[in-house]
Amino acid sequence: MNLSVAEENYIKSIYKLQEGDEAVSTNALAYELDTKPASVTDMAKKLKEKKLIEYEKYQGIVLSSDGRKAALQIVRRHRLWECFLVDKLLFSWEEVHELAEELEHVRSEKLTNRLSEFLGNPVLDPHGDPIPDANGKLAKPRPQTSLDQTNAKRLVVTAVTDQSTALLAFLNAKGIKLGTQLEILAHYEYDNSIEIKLKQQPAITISEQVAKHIMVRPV
Amino acid sequence: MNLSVAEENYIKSIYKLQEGDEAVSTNALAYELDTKPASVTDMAKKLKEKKLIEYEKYQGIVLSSDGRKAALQIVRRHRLWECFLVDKLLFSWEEVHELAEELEHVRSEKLTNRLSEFLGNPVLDPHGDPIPDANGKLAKPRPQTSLDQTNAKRLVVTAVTDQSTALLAFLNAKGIKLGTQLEILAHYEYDNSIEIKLKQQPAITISEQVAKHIMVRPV
DNA sequence: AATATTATTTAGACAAATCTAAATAATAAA
DNA sequence: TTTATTATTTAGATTTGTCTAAATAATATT
Ligand SMILES: [Mn+2]
Ligand SMILES: [Mn+2]
Ligand SMILES: [Mn+2]
Ligand SMILES: [Mn+2]
Repeated sequence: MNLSVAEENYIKSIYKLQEGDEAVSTNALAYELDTKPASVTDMAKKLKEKKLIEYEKYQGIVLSSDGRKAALQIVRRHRLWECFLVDKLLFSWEEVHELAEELEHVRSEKLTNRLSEFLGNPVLDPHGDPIPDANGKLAKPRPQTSLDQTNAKRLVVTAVTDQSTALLAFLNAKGIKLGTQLEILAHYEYDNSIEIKLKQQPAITISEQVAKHIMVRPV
Repeated sequence: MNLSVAEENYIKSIYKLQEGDEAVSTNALAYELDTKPASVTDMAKKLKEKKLIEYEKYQGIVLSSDGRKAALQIVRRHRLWECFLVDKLLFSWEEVHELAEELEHVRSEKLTNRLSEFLGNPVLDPHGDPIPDANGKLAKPRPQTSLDQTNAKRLVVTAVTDQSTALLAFLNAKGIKLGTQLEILAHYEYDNSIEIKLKQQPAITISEQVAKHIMVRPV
């Protein structure tokens, strides 16, 4: 089963949107892929034909077991390349997503596995996301909550769930990265903004929009 | 000027075939790209439209100055990735061409330059071919001749002008690689085969077909 | 329950890249 | 210099992935 770049991008996006087991809607997928709902419907028919998804008119899309397997391989490649770009080529974390978006489509198991080895078989990418192993198995994630949900006070940043340059650049500016320890000083109900303090730093306030994309674990 | 993968492959092949300044024929290009002459004619019209080639019906194709510039960037990426695969991921020289054929299409100057730096700004790829610098400038090649043309007797291998897995695997089997020193023992006129001897090795005979793809320099 | 709104699908078109078969031009042979 | 051969181009079709506009289905509102 040989997938085109377009098909791979669809499969990966379906995987990303398919939290839990709710089906992915045509509109949501179109938005994620920056395309039109009509195009999604067209592609859905093709992917169903190839048995990569389950799809019935008006019922949304879920990955088949083959589709999930394919998705995990693409995600593996994507995240390994991100590691390479950050660890070896010294890119910063907000620059690598777009490049990995292209590199992920070079399909060679040997290349992927050699790259993983070269990087020391990393299990997390630069954004804290887990990297599937060669068999597509994901290490079970350490428990983490988003910063706007937690009730602990002293926390460490474990991941960021939005790879956009805008958010990552914002976090850079505030000195927040993976492993950063912080303390919650206040939670303002009015707009759900949160006042936090990093070690040796003045307190700062961050919006709910930012907080919900920062994953943390009590320390 | 944003090129598609197909356009890049055409540009690179034209560059490769355009030895000296003879125009590249439709048939030769079709053969090189493993496609049909009719497809070449179609693409030639598009590339002319984009001012990447000079082309008149029945007159063959030559790169324009923009086309040459583009070609050198693609070649640069191709050869840098080959270096990466061999030097860092420990691939052998016959495995890397096809992978680089895909990696070369990731267009990012920053990535390319970082990769070059990471590799120590190499000037030769694993097959002995020169790597254009960031400005597209090629180091002027050290003088070399093909093994079937030279009249010197003690030689060192400097490059291989056919990247096919078949030839490179053959050379591996015979212990011939870049930098290998050899001595010509005899030249048989009948089929232009050549008897050579590597250090500490029994003499072997190689065909003209092989010899003409091995570039050498007197030592 | 009827109506309005939103989500999704269909119909029909388009651009890119390719192909086969047929036509034409260029070149080589007689 | 005709004639045959080879190279190249054109005509018309196909596949993939996309789009807009219109039709239909599902859901929400009155
Ligand atoms: Mn991608
Ligand atoms: Mn990532
Ligand atoms: Mn290529
Ligand atoms: Mn090479």
